[in-house]
Amino acid sequence: MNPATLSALAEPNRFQMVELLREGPLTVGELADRLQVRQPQVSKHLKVLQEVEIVEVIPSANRRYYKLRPEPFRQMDDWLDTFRSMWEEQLDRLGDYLKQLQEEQNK
Amino acid sequence: MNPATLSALAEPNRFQMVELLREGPLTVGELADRLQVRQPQVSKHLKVLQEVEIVEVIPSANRRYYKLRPEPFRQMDDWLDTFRSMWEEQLDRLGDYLKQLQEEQNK
DNA sequence: TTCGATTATTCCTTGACAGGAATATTCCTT
DNA sequence: AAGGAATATTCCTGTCAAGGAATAATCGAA
Repeated sequence: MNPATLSALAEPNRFQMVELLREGPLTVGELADRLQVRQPQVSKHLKVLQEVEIVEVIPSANRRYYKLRPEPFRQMDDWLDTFRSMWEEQLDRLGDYLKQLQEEQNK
Repeated sequence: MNPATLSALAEPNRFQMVELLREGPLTVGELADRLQVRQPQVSKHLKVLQEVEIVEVIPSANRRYYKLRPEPFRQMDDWLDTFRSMWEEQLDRLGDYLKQLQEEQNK
C-alpha cells in the first residue's frame, strides 16, 4: 500500500466516482451527470485515478469508458492483512498494561 | 469507509506513523526519533489521526502513548468487501464486451 | 471536409495544509 | 515551590491541488 493511492481516493469526488464505477464502466459524461460535477473536473479527477492505476480507459468511438482495476484494491487488502492481528487478538500486552496504569491513576 | 479517514492516512508521515504503531504503542518522542521529524509536527499529525479515530492516547505520567484503534481498519476492510466480487469474478460482461470492441478496432 | 458531440488541456485564482520557529502547557522530581 | 522533561499550540510562510472558464483535441456522421 502507498500514500499516493490513498491520496487519490481521499478526494471526495474521486471517492464517489469509484463508488459509481463499482457497478461497471462509465463514460466521462455519465460520471459528470451523476456527480453533478462539470466535465472538465471529471476528466481531471479521472486522470489522477488513472495515474495510480485505480482506473483504466476503454475507448469506444467518441466515448471513453472508465473502468476500475482490481490491483490497487488487492494491495489495500494485503496491507490490511498486516493489521488483522491487531483486532483479532485481544492480547496486546503493552496496551493492556498501559490501560491498566491509566485506570489506576483515575481512581 | 469515508474520505476523511483516507485523507488522514494519505499523508506520507502519518502513513509511516501508522506503520510504526502497528508493532505497539509509542510515545510522541519515540515517533519523532524514528521518523526523523520534529516533535511539534509529530504532535500535529497525531492530532489528525486522533480526530479520525485511527489513534487513541494513553497518558502515562509525563508521556503520552499513542495506540492504533482497530475500528477504522475494520471499516476499510468492510468497504473492500464490496469490491471483492470485482476481482473474484472474471465475468464482468460489459467490461469484456468493451475490451473486445477495442481489440477489434485495433486491427 | 465540415459539423456536432465527447473528452482533454490550459490558465488562473483561491483555500487548505505541511513545515519551521517560538512558546505554552502538563506533570514529575527534588 | 522550582526546575526540567515531554508534549501541545500558535503564528507564519510557502506549496500544492481543486474548481472555474475558456479552449483544444478527437472522432463519427453527414
